[in-house]
Amino acid sequence: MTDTPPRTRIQQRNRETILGAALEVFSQHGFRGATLDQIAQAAGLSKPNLLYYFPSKEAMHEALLAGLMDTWLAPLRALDPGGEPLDEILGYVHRKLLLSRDFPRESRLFANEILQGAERIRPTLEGELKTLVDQTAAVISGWAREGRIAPVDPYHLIFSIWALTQHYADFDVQVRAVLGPGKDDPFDGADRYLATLFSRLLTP
Amino acid sequence: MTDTPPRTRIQQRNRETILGAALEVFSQHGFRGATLDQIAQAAGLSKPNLLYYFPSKEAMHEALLAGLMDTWLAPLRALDPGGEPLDEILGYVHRKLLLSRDFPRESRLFANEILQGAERIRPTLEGELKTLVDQTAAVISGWAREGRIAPVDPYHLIFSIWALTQHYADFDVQVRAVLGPGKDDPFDGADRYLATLFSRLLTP
DNA sequence: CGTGCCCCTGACCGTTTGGTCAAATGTTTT
DNA sequence: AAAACATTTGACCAAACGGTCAGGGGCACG
Repeated sequence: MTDTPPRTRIQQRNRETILGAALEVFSQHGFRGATLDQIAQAAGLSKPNLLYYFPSKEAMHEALLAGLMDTWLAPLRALDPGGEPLDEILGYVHRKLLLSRDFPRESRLFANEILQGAERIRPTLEGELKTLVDQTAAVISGWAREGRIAPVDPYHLIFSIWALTQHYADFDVQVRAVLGPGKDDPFDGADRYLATLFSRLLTP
Repeated sequence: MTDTPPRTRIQQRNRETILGAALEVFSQHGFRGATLDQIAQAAGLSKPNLLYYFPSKEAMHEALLAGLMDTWLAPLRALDPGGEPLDEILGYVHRKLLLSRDFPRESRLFANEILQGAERIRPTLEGELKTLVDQTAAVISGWAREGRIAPVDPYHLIFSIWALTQHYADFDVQVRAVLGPGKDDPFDGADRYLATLFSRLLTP
């Protein structure tokens, strides 16, 4: 909708550099807590130069959120209604956890946004996201009705998958503080634990 | 440690008013995003008056966090190593969920803090919290070894309880956006769902 | 080799920020 | 009622904020 086609190579490169730096800063401090100077320094560019590529601080934030929703919803879209129920759900959990591991900054950006009222993305939540969840919930309910998985509230099932997987990205600091240093990656342990958890929950 | 004994009634009243307003603002915008003017307006006091009771914006934030940790850890401390394992854990889940329902602002304040690096409370996480979790994990491991609950990684079990219960406070906007309006309270559904989830996970 | 366009920057602007201070107003004590 | 103390505030400040702008470099293409 608000697509800005990159005319030259250098434009594309700098836009990406700026968005990368903005992601770093926004995800750590939230929108209001982030400053253009921080982003400029992280990007290695001057502040006026940022504003040559983006009309405002808010435009950078919007660009990030817009690009994020697709990535974020992809694993849920990939859930196959024709597949084996338990495999599909466990696969979704696994993919979502990988997303948290590989894109923690995106996860925190999203968390910051929701936490602070989600005023910039509430329409998307109530529209696109709700629709997708409703569809998936119907599929899961169908599986339960057919006895292929144990009966569960499909909405809370989805919420629990989000909560559990995103926790390891958003609360990474706390997880590592509690586990202590040196141990192997929290995500490995989480992967096994979550597979067990949802298997026991859903096996009829 | 940094206790400031309230000398007069009016001091105590105003301190509480200010902390309440600060909680409201900090939990919505994060530390850097919150302004003294916002807090002053929410408290119905003038900005210099705030700084008569607290030396700085940061002091208000610290006072809130200090008061928060006790409340937050109380349900975990209340877990009885001598009790019936499943009841104890389900009880803990229930108490933690009630905390999320009744103190969502506190939950979001904490979430904001962790999300943004937890620099102000990392010592507490690595000290007091880690110690308490280590003890509880040992208790749970003991229960599992005795065959009184199914074998699980106790640390990830605790993380999952935190993630699931706090999700309903921190991501409240998203939960309600997806569920749509009118339905009954998300916390009621969550309470039943979480009881089922952890029963199926832990029953040997 | 110059002309035109895209890229970049130092200097600057108005506003908001956290915080200070002297003075005014309450309140308590004697 | 006056002295002593606690509370409150308008005016103010330096720094940081998001954003603007005129102009200077660099690069492509004739």
